[in-house]
Amino acid sequence: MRLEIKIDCLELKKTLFCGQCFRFTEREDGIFCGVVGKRYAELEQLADGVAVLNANEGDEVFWNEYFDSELDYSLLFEEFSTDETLRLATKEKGIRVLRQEPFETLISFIISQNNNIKRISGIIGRLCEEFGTKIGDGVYAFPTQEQLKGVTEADLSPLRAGFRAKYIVDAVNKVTSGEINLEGLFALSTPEAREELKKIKGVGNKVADCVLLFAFHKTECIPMDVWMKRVMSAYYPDGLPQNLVKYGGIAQQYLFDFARKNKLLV
DNA sequence: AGCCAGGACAAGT
DNA sequence: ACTTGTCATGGC
Repeated sequence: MRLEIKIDCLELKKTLFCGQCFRFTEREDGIFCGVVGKRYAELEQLADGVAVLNANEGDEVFWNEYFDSELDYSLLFEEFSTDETLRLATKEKGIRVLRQEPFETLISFIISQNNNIKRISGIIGRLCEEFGTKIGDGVYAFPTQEQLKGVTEADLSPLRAGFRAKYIVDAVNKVTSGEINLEGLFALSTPEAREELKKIKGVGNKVADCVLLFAFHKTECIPMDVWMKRVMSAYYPDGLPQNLVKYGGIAQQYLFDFARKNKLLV
């Protein structure tokens, strides 16, 4: 069935391809196709929201949560516009920070390190085909912790993930053994949750902050990747203005996008 | 062809 | 505490 959801400030092309998720493609007819959790979804851009073309009964709650539709972005942009750089960076709106599943987000951003978005998507796609549940014609869900339990580096070789394979193994070991309880991180403070994540080999500040922002919605986390470091040194040598810190992670999405599109150097 | 990619880690100052 | 070389692979 077709399900229409009203959401402000949502442009699928920007939100799905800004580098926070890796499982969507845009079909030739402009429909965005991808996998979220156990669902294969076909999404259509509407003027004031999104239409889920193949929704099931009762999916509205799920999609509203995924798109974090309760967060009012107009208030954020008001705050952002007090800063000249952010005012420019948010001139074109449409990026929303999604609420993604923690395990998938953790593995995805371990794979993301020193990598490019195209290849990240490829590796994740092969991970899903190899270990995930088939949910449609050539469509595979992201593997669950249980499905990856006990994997070795050799098992992961078809992914061609390079040096990241051993990091994936360590992450799977730590979450399936219970050494790290991902769901439990919701109850922790941001610094505590970050330290938990960093116990995993291959998880440093940047990857941890991506997981905290994209899965645990810790909006004050600002992932410091190469692009964001360029933005900071060029525009915020003394750090972000204090009034922008609380939603700094969302501001970061726009600054990241801004920096890449303008090929910001230095 | 060669540089770089949504970095982390270990070894060296 | 900072700096640097290294780590696989492939996109551009």
